Parts: sequence; structure tokens; C-alpha cells
Amino acid sequence: MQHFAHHSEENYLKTLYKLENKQIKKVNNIALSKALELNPATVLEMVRRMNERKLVEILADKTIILTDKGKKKALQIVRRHRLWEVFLVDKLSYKWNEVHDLAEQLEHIDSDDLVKRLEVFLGYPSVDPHGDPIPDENGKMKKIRTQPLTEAPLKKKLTIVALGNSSDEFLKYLDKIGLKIGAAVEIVEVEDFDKSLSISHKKNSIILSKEAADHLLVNMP
Amino acid sequence: MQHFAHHSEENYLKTLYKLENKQIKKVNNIALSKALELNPATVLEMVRRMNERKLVEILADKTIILTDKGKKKALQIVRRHRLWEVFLVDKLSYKWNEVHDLAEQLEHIDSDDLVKRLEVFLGYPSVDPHGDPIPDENGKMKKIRTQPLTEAPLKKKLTIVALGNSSDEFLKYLDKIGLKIGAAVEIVEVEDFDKSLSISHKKNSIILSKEAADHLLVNMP
DNA sequence: ACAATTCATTTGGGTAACCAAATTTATTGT
DNA sequence: ACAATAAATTTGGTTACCCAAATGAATTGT
Repeated sequence: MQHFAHHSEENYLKTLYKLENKQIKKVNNIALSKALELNPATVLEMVRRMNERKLVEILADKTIILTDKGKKKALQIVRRHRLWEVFLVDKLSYKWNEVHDLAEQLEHIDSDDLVKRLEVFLGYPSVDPHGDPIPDENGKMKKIRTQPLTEAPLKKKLTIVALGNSSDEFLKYLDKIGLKIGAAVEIVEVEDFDKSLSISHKKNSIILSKEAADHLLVNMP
Repeated sequence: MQHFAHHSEENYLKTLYKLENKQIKKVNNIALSKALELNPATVLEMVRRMNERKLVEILADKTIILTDKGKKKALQIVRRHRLWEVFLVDKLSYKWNEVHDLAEQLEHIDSDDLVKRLEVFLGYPSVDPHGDPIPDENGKMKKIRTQPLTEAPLKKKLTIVALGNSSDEFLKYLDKIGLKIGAAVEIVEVEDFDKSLSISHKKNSIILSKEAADHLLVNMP
């Protein structure tokens, strides 16, 4: 009955992966500590252990980077996290913005077979409820190119693939007007005056402010 | 990012609950240690902590028993475990005998809401894949009375509700002859010579040895 | 009854994660 | 260049679990 192998380590890997991909700056001990909301001493200790396990490298300037091995593991966690999110939303009727903490727990369940079966059960989803792509078993992930709806071409079929803002207010607003990730839309017209957009969605016409449209990310072929 | 509150404690509670219900003997430190596969010193320490938390009582003769509070918590874990088992079998196509370890992990996911939604999603199952009843939110559980098929009455509609043996071989055998938990059967005849049974199932006739029938538990009204 | 066995308990350790506070080592603005 | 700032590191803890081995207490077979 041994519980959880390196539960924490997985959090470090995932956070490191996210920081490497999202930030411009190098990831140092302080940055990682802040992201993990842990004490720098704690993080330093852990990073050293992970270095010994060949999961990270510590460069001369103290930058912390994932090794290939670390990256692979990190992508596995990301994969689990996103698949569980799909499960929670598609099967248990959670909202997009409610699933993060639960997925954070579920991602640590240790079984590749389970994850594989989950993927099959969910019908091989390619993106999670936030529109982020789901890595395959080998950690390969399609880079999805997106653009804000405000920059997309008129009269083209577009799909909302992600949100630039996941605040409660925004999600509720989208709920109200009937839009969600995966929705097929088409820009009908842009109002010169205030840049508001008139779009069509399921035969309905919806008017969006420039601000709202800016946070709707659509596919870019 | 604080992980898991009292992950171990949940294992102690569940194990204690099972021992109290399955065993005739009083549960002492040694018995609990053996069941948990942990050192007696470890268990003693933990049991004391749980005593302080009012989850268990330590009687004068050193018997360890769950308090009402402890029992309630234990039943919650049992509920989670069994619901996850249903999920794994019904939705992810696992076999009855493959799900225990995974459910052991999943049962620690900390969210009552998730468990509730899971229950709804699974259609309010009343028993897990092994035929054990699933407690409701308040810990109430129907006691299912069972009897071996060998002791059940002839020519009555019976349902296989549990197995007296969960070995791989037995499960494979059942698979082969088309029987599983939930199956409706009826005893047609008992052979005097070797006590083998002829039963009907889905319009087919199946011959079972006494030994096999002994391990098939059916409902007892 | 009493030696043998079993159980309970104590003692002394161990590991994985965590922290605060002090210290050392850059880095940086003037 | 050099004081101020920031980052890295060290030191000395903590908690939750876990163990082996020694000791003490209770039970049991003969």
C-alpha cells in the first residue's frame, strides 16, 4: 500500500514545462518558487534531487531547464491533466472553469493504461475544455495556431478553440450568449465605429464588443 | 498546492471498517498491522493520532474500534472506492479483477461533489462490480443477503450478486461460460450423484460443478 | 504455575516535503 | 566602483509517515 510516487515531483515538472513555454525569461529558482508557491529553499532542494535524477539541468547561470527525459514526463502529466479535464466537462457536466483543481488531483493517478483507456472512452479528444491540445502517448502535441476573433478574416468558417481570458464573468457571459469552445462561428460584419463584431452562430446573429471578441481565440489555418 | 490531506488515514479507516465487518475476532494492533502490511509501531502511532481525532476508540482490552465519526468517514471511502470501480468496469472496460488497485488510488480524490456527479453519471449503481453494495452520501448501505448458488432454491429467479472467489481463473471461466455479476439465472436441476447444477441463463442451459456453484453468490430475498 | 509465546509499547532512526531566517553571492543603478 | 537590491544557498528546524529492535505485559499450553 505505497501511496504516491513523487507526487510533488510531477508538480515541479508540469510547472517547469509551463514556465518554459509561456515565459520569455529564463526560469530560475525564484521564478519556479513563485510559480509553485513554495519556499526557494524547498525548491532548490527538490531541483537538485531532480537534477540527480536527470530530469532537469542547472545551467551555469542557474537557469533551470527540463532535460528530454523531464520534458517527456512533464508532457505525460499535461496529457493526463487535460484528458481528465475533458472527462470532467464532457461526462460529469462540470464547467470549463471548475475543473482545474480536480484535474490537478486526478493527474497524479499512476497508470498509463488508465490514461489510454480514458482517451479511448472520451473519443480521442484533441483539445481540452480550454482549447489546449492534448499530447499523445509519446508526448507529441499539435501546436494549435490561434488568433483573436478580432484579427480573423470575415465570412470564413471559424472555430472557437480557446479563450484569452478564463474569468468567471467571461465564462458566464459566454454561457449566456450561447458560445463555447468548439463553437463554429463566422464574422458577418465589423462595425467601423466601435469595432464591434456581428457574427453568426447556429443561424443566430450575435453582436460582440471588440473587447469580448479579443478574448475569443479561433483557429488559424 | 497542498496535496493530500491524510491519505494514509483513509486507508486505516477503510481497513478498520472492513476488519470490523468481516472478522469475528476483535481488531487489535497486530491484526490491523497485518491487514495494512505495516509495522505495529507505525500503526500504534497512527491509531493514537486517530484516537485524538475521535476517529477510533481504544477499548480497555486494546481492541480498536471505529467511532461513529470514523465509521462515517470509512463509509465515504468505501463509497468512493466502489463507485470508481463501477466507472472503471462500466466505462473503461476493465475486468472486475483488475480494478482494485486503481480504485485504491482514485478513492483518495478529495471532492464530495465529484463523487456525487460520478454517481449520477453511472446511473446510481447499487452495487460495485464485485456485487458489494455502494453506500449513499450519508453512509447508508443496503445489506445484501446472499447465499451460494448451491444452497438456493430450485426453479426460482435468482441474480448473481457476488462471487465467493475472485481468482483470475474463476473470472476467466465465468467469462467463458457467459456468466457475470448481475446475471439472471434459475436452477433447473441438481444432479444427485455429484451435486452438479443445471441452470438456465438467457435461454441457455449451463452445467456447473458444485465447486463452481459454491462460489456464485445469489440474492436471498 | 510458569516457561513460552504473543502482543503492546518504547526507543531511536529514516525519508520526503516543507518552512523561516541568516548568509553568501551576484547584479545593478548611480 | 560600490552601496543597494536580488538571487542563491545554508542552517536548523517541522510534520507525516514509515521501520527495526529492544523491552515490558499479558496470555497460553502443559
